[in-house]
Amino acid sequence: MALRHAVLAALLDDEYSGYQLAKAFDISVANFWHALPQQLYAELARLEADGLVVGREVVQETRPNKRLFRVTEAGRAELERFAEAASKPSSIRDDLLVKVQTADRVGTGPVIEQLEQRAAAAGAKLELLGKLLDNMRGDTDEAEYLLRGERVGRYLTCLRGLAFEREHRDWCLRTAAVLRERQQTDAER
Amino acid sequence: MALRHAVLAALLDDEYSGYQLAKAFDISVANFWHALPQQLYAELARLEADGLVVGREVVQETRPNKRLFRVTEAGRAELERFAEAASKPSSIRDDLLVKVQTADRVGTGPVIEQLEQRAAAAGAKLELLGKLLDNMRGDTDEAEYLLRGERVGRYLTCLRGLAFEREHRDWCLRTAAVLRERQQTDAER
DNA sequence: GCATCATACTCAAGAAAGTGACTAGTCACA
DNA sequence: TGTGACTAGTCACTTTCTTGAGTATGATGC
Repeated sequence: MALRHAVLAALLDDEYSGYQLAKAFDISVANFWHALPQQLYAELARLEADGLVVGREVVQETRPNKRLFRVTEAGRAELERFAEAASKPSSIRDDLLVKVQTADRVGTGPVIEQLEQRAAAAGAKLELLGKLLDNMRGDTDEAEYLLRGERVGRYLTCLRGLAFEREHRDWCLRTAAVLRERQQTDAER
Repeated sequence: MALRHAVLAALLDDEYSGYQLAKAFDISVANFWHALPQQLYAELARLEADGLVVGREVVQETRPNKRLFRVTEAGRAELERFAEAASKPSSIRDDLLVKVQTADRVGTGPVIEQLEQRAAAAGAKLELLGKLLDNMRGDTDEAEYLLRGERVGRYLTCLRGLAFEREHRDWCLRTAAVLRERQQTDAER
């Protein structure tokens, strides 16, 4: 039930509409919890029914009206409870790893391609996260920001994302190289 | 639907019973796709119904009989198709990250504790994976194994797991340290 | 002037994953 | 003699995630 808490966490920073939340999720929260807009709308409705967030209608002239949500005291207390409860162990859970597992025996070619696409995607995300971090930090240096900056939680999770993407990119490239080399070696025999 | 293919991938190496598969999953495949025994039994039943694996009954004297499964030609073809299909982008998906996101505002204490527990768990897994890799490699060096070793797929996914756990451990320790320092600083004011 | 994009949502259905409880025999140990 | 751990699995249920479609309006581009 962490989507629920991820939404609460995101709303702790700011009031958001479902639509805005979907965008915000895409850039920062998506690092560690991805969700489609439909899920977010559904979750917001449930959170409101449970009294953990409240929505207020904002009438707009030139665009459709929207509902902005903010966390209630009960919502904050729920986050508190959540923080105290045990976390489940994390693991990678990646299609591509399943494919690599058998890549030396079935369908090596397409896997190499996918590894290289992934590496490129990870590289792009890496850059994006780098900029996001620069932005949050402003012109204070990192040590100072970590010690006294605001919203350090978000900064720390982005650091995790950054490390993950870097690691992911490097592994994809290395793995692609290994599989390519092996194809070469096989062909020579 | 990658659990399905993770199971097929695991059965490609060896015949397994559901029970054995659950154990095997726990040590190697779990790096990138975790599942409970019940899920594996259910998946095996579905795979058999679809003709992608076949089971054979093995009568045992001193323990309950078991059914060993192996991949059929259709199963192999299914893996082939799977390898060619696009993979969905991977992300971290971790409870603890959600907690860290708000850790500077709600319940810092328990989050620090959990980070340190996680770091320890990651350290343990790191060691385990290190041993597994040593074991697979035997006494050939890594470059040589990667070029010519058997089951290099499994080796490569374990390398990914290793990097993930190391990164995870380091980040947990650093994050715990940062949050602790901030508590200190806050207390001084 | 028409197409497409952006805002702002909703509904329904289905697939995948996760949880809890339960059966049943064997073996070791104290 | 019973307590717990290990082998080997089954059944039922719930939650979560994904997919696909649909509604409505205004703004932007060619």
